[in-house]
Amino acid sequence: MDDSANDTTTTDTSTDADPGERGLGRAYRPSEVEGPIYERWMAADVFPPDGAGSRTGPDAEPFTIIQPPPNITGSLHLGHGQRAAVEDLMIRHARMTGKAALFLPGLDHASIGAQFVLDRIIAGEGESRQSLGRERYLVRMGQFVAETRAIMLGQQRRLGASVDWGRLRFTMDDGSAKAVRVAFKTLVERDLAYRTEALVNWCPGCRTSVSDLEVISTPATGTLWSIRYHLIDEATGPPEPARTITVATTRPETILGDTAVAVHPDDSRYRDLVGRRVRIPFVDRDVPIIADEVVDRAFGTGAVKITPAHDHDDHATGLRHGLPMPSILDDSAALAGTGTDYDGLDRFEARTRIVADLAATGDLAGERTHEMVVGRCERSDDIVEPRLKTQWFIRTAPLAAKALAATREGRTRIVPDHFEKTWEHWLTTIRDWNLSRQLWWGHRIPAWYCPDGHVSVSAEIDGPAACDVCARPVSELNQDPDIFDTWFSSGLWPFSTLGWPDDTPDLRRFYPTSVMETGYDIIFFWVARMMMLGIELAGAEPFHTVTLSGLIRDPLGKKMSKTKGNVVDPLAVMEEAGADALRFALIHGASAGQDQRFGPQKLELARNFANKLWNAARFVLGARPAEIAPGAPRVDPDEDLLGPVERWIRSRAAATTDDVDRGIAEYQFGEVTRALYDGIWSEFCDWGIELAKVGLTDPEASPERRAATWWTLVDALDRYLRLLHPVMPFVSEAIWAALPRRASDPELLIVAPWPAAAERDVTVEAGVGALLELVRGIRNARAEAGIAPGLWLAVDVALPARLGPVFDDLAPAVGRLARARPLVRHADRAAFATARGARPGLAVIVGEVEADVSLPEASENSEAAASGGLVDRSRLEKELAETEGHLAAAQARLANEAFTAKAPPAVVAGARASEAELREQVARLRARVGG
RNA sequence: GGGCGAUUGGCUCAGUGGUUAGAGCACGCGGUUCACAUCCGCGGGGUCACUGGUUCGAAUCCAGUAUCGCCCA
Repeated sequence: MDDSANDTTTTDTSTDADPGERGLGRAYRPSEVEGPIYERWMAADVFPPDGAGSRTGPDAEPFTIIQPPPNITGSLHLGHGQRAAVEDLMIRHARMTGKAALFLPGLDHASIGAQFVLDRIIAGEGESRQSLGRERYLVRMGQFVAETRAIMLGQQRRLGASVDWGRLRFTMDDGSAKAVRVAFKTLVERDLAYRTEALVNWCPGCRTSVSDLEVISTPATGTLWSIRYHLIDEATGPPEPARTITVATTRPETILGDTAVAVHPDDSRYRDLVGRRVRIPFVDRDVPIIADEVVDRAFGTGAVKITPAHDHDDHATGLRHGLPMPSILDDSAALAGTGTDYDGLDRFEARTRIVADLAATGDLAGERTHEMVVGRCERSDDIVEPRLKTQWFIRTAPLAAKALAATREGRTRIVPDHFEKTWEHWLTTIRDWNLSRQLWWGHRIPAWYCPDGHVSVSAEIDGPAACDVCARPVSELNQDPDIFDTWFSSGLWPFSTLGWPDDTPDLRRFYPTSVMETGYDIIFFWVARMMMLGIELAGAEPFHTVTLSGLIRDPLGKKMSKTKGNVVDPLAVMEEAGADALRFALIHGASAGQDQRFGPQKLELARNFANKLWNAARFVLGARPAEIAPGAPRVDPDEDLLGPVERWIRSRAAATTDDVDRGIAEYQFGEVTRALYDGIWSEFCDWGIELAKVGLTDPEASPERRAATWWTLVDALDRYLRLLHPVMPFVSEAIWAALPRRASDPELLIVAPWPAAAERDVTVEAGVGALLELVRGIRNARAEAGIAPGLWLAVDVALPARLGPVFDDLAPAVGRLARARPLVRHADRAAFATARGARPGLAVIVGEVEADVSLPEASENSEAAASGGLVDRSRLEKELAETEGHLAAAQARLANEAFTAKAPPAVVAGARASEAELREQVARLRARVGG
């Protein structure tokens, strides 16, 4: 919009042709337009619902979207872009409909993810987490986060997200920290959080426990070793060399932690051995043979070793039988505490050594390859080891029940609804949530332990003054070294961002929020936890609707990843095609819960669309009749002067409004973009503007008529821009700035009212529609006959009397669009036949309208003149055959008595009308083919 | 093993009971008309994965099969 660009590559003079009309350049150049517009929005303070530029009062109905906070680990990808685009669409729409629209941005500290990234960075500097120590590491993290924060917020601005920057929150802010402490203390008080020793998933690479969700079951080809354990001679103590029991395992190193061998109670092979003892190799521990129904008799030998401290199933068995649970692995998953020479060896090295040693003693009974599933860390891909740890957990059962009730009872809706099944399944099989992480970057668990084992949980920023139980001073207490799972602070996000636990005006006004828009891949990680915690702690479901979007894939359908090198940088895309084009493309391809492929072609579609609209606007603004002064205030076109063209334009814009409204109401945002694309391009540009051109340039038309036509175009363009604004905010704002405004209109489109639904004019749509079909028919006949497009040819037309007035109004436009001159309407079919019979011509039959296009003189177009008649005949014969086919089908349908009896009357009537029309058309085609 | 989704023109996708299934890209033909070649006009191209069922009527609803993908175990 600023004319600072001195483009040397074109000889474009339109920019300064008319200073009264803000110059719109020949091609839309988003990079010049978008930045300044964002600045204008910021300066006008229109993003916050209570900003200076907001048009809503304190009583306006709120519409709130808490932005899913992206992980502060680098930069935003297309998935973030899509989400932001969709969220911003909803927010902008809500803002225009007069709601108090709050779009609250945020960032997530992503403790394990951020540590993983930072660890790699500092590894490149020759450092490690351990070498830096907790304090210096956290300082380093602060630097890293400051850098990425700036990048990520810049990307959001570039995309045009109309977020309330003043309410920006970070999960490590003081407010979030307070919410975390209070939430935790409340949960402990309600017995919904507890501390216990339990088997957790340990990632040796990340050196922390992780939740069940962060363990990825991965198929693997391993080895199943069979190992002989020797029975103990009950009388003498030493092993009986002759009697052994063979167990099978894929992890021989866990032998060192075995405390039993289990068989099925009904397994006759081992019945006599139950209750006897075997000696565990290397550790020389005597353990019982126990009977337990969980043993799968078909697996291996039917006898299994039990390692309660390092296997989930074995742990359960151990609890049932009161077995000891010795731990044999340290934080790095090296062997430890076994009292054997294997201590200090990595688990896999120990495995190799133990297998070799067993082979040496002759106790290795066999080995074979084995297809199995191993749990790997989502973050580091290390094989996760179950380990016993004393940690904090959340009791999920009561919380999950409430979350389930919310969806079952309709207080929260999931779009698309088929995800409700997944939701139900997960929430009904959920296990307690392991909250503790042995990491540094995150919220430290506010629990203090006294030497006597008392636990004090405090919500105060400085912790407790003394032990809750024995009043020992805090100096003698130790704070839990662990931090909370990142998702704990994320789970509080919809209300912690609004000030909870304090009773703030924002919390009262904007909670519960409206829509949560996020990726289906974090429905459990995040959505479920927000629901559970929101209901429990904030007293209400955090949102009424959850919309789930799919993944953005590359053009081949592959997941985008840095290692594959197929990631697309949103900033680069926006530089090339503009933020609007990126937004449009991402929303266009969005179908609820469905993945989409993204590639240059889709972007091109969107970029071309923006350019098309830009040029349509240039035309409209440039076509202002001279009688209307530049900068004249907007007036309503004079109703009495509106012809079918104007009414048609208006009616079709109303139709687009309906489609866009419906799409937004149903969260079908792809449909919204399609409705806009078709409405603006295929209807307004292709037909509306083309039809209007004639009236605007007709020297004989009255100035009043010209004005009415022009104001109609301005009205329609205004409406389309408003409808488009949530999807393409920049180009729509840029063009709108150049449109004549009403006194009641605001300065900026972003806060302009959303267009009201408008009446359709079905009569005009039908009449004009028939004539547009005629234009298409004439163009088709000419093209098929090879007639040069530039030639003006005489056309005779016959049509029903009903269409006469419309035709007379539109004749100049039809003539122009079909290159028909003279274009003559005949009063009746006989006169038409006489006229066309006088010369060779091309027949055009579309519905009830019939036309005849004269063939050019040989001198003008010799080829067409010579062959036109022949081509025309074969075209007509083909059309006839097709129409006859359709007629036969229609007649067969009506001949079916079941149809006429059972189908709704309107459908039957429609079928009759259609049959009659087809019959007439066939008759006309036959007449022309025959003639 | 359980669950969910997808299967529509060469490609990517719309289309959740009503005439003759649409779009963009790609393809073919033609275009220097004063908004736009990031464009305009015209055209070719699909038995809607398969089988059965419900219905007056099925791409659409139901059941099953196949293939692909995802989630959970």
